Amino acid sequence: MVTLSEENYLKAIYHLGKQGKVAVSTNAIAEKIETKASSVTDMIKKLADKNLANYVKYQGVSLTNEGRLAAASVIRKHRLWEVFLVNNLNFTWDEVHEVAEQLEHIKSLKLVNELDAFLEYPTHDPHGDPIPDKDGNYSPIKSINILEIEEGKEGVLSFVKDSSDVFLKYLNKNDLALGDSIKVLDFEPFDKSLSIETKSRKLIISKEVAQNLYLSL
Amino acid sequence: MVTLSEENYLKAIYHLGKQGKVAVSTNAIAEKIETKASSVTDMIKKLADKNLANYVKYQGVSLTNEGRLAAASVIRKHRLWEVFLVNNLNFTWDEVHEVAEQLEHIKSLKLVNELDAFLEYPTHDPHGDPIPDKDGNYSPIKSINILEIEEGKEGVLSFVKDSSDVFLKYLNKNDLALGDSIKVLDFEPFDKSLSIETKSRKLIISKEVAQNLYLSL
DNA sequence: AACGATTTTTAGGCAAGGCTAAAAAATTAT
DNA sequence: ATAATTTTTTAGCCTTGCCTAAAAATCGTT
Repeated sequence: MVTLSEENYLKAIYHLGKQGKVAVSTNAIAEKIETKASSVTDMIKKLADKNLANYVKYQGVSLTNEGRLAAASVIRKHRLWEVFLVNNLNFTWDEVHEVAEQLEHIKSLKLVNELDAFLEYPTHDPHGDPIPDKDGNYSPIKSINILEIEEGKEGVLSFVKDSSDVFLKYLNKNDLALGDSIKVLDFEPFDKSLSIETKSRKLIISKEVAQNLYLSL
Repeated sequence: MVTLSEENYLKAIYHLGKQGKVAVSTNAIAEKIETKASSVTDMIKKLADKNLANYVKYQGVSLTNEGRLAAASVIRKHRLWEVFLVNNLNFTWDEVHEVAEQLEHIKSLKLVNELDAFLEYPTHDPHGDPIPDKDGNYSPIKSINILEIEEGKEGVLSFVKDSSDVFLKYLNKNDLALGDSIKVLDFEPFDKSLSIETKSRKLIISKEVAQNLYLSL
């Protein structure tokens, strides 16, 4: 049995270390989970004992295949629930995270599979993040950062890198949502800002914003 | 903050003691929760400290208004999720319990309210149990036991008292479901068995079964 | 009313998951 | 190459929720 707490650590290692393939430091995990380094060391040992993680003292942790699969399963659930909350329960994409953090730990294979079917097998969550399949695989996003797109070209907003509250609120305020068509008008080299056109209006976005927007062409 | 474990105790006290109004014994709770009496004593004290329960040593526990509301909220969530699982995710009514036991602890007011709306404000769960509203109130079931119904009369199966696995399986096997119309044909005083007619066939049910079937007229 | 049986509480312990403070290892700077 | 700094681990302690065993209270019977 993988406990709730263990699942959270697996998720953190998965996210920090390229799906857990690259070793991540104790401190990095502590910061992500908002706990102390000593607690992380404790838990890492337990995960290693359970064959979910590879751990060598002072050299960081990565995930075993078993651990990676367990992490992917939690992430799969998280993202499926996010889709449900946004599509069916009128949540906005900046409201879903906290609730999905709870729902992702519900244990029932039938529940996940039926939810997946009910939602018609979505491939991405409301933030544009891909949803792993039952085996932990997913088609990587083929979207590219808006700063790398030629002036005059158009694409569909399909992923936002930063999914913090402030950023999502910024997007809402400027009427930008996943799935929207965006045309790149003009790049300003001085401050690296970008002038773009959405279906509703023209807009200038800063470098900071642009770095977080990914379009698929 | 009410913990998961505390919520389970509140639920047990609520169910055992007429919505927690009547004091229930330590042993009764222990049996219901499948734990030891000493653990129950410990937890009861915590609930009393938090003003969720009224507790006098050696004299059992009842719920305060606050405790009763907290319990009703958990039960509300449990039953709403059961409706969702059966109506939207193809669960049968004997499969829902275990998953609903987990889902009932998810904390989010918006989630419950939106789920309620999504399900179109159901008043009863798939077993026929009533769903408390936000204030913990619900219209009591006005259904009566099938043994108290006159021969020749007809009613709709609206509640089953026993919701154990074996009993629900029995009902499935005999093609009996909530909402089905049932006509009482003949009462046999010798063994208190009852002959009934459903839309699909005639059937003889034992006293044990009859005691668990409630119809609304 | 008092004895025995049952129920409930107390006392002391254990595992999980956290914390602080101190020790040890690794890294960076001089 | 060694000193200073940072990172990681260890050691010891805390809380929650559970357990067993023993003590205390209550109940049922005669």
